[in-house]
Amino acid sequence: MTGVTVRVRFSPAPTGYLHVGGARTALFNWLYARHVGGTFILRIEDTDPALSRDDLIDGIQRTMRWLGIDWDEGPIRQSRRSEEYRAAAEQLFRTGHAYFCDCTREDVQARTKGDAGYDGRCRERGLTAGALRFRSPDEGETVVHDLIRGDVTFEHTAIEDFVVLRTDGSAVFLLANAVDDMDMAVTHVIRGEDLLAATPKVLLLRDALGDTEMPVFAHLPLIVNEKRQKLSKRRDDVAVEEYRERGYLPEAMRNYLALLGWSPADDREILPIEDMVAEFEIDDVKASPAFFDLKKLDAINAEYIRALPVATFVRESLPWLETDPPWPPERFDLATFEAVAPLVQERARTLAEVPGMVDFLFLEQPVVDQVAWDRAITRNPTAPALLAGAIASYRDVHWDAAALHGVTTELAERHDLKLAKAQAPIRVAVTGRSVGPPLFESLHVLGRERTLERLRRAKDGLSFSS
RNA sequence: GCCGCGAUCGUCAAGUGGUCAUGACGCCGGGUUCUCAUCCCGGAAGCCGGGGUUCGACUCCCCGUCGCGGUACCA
Repeated sequence: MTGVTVRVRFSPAPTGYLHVGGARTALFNWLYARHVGGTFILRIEDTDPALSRDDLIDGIQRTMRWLGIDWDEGPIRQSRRSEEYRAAAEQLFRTGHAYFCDCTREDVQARTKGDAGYDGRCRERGLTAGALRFRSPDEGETVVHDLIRGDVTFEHTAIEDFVVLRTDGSAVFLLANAVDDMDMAVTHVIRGEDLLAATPKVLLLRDALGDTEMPVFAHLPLIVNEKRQKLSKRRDDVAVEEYRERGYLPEAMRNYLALLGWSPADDREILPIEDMVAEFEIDDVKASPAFFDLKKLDAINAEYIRALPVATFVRESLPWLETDPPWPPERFDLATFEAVAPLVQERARTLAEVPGMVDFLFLEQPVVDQVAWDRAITRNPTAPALLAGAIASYRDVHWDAAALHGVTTELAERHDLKLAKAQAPIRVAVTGRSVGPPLFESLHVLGRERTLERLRRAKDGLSFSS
């Protein structure tokens, strides 16, 4: 840097959740600030009274913290700065850069016949009340210097006389944005590409307000859905909180988000946050939109889960095991879970999948996958013999995984079957499913009595139905 | 409509004026394995189209096409 401290900001509207696109924007601002040793400001754009609520603002902060994104200044609330905006608006009016207008939206639309934009009708009417409009230059152009896209030029003739102060005196986003970035001495504006078209208006406002230190911009590529549209609250899963609830780890979420539009110099994809900070350069960000691929998020999350120390995995899994579990809560036993945790950890893509992998341990009777049951037991001619053999062998075998493995292998050999085939009906009878953690460890943890009981039940059920 | 941005496997990324165009996810096949998962090996799959510039363009320029964003007294 050239001696000037970099100052960036993330300025979400408190809509009640943190949008994944917003989270990515926050992350890139944060990465850039940390990389250059700059300052990261959190600013809440709550000029809409309905959104100016402490709980909504707390929610955003909580989610940012969850992702590990901290800020150096703020949160600064725009709702507390209306005086500053009003002063700026008055200055614009006084210097002839803005004028009052009393046209309704319907008036304007009727006059312009569907063409976008305001026609300047009130420019010279000398009104002293109404909405305040910025007098956009009739000629010339404004160039946005963008670190990701290069210089982007906008002709002033294409910029209408936009409103800066509503009839009720409140500031619109463009004014608040210009004033705040000036007051907070923001040097780099890093935000979504959807705001690129609004940038010349902000620049025009700052210029009219006498600003000579324009920031540099970086308009990040949009994050899109499978139809390549900007992620929207209506049709897409956009709340970061929701991913948290679905069992994604913050580190995995953050890592995946970082990969949307950026990549480190080497071909690593999974990398610690320290390395991201060290390598992140804003002008390395791609300009084209990125699809939010849940499959890839799953893969990254699974990798992060597997990398956890077992104790951490257990601790992180607890909320899913204790809150609204698929078994009677009093039947849950931590020691039992800990015994199979390493086996589950290797198989879970999300923490939300954990309960389903261990439910057979805590349920009176396992949840039965009917398809698996039919295939491995009901329609399996050797199932009765295998179940009977298992019952006989397990009755007095030394109860640990190795011994169970041994006697079951012998059982398979007696039936001239591979162990894989022979264990199928046992697994389904005991766990209800055809897939799951390794069988013999599972039986060991379940215990002899409960194992035998389930095997008998399956065998008896068979004889009744046949 | 107008303004703007974008374009490398299905997806996310890398890439150079001359490369067998790289990695990852996903997919397919194989190996390891008590199922599954992990792990290992292998495979299919791409430079939007047309013009230029050049000895030579995926790469640079222009046009087109397509996609997307914006076009509010929302942010």
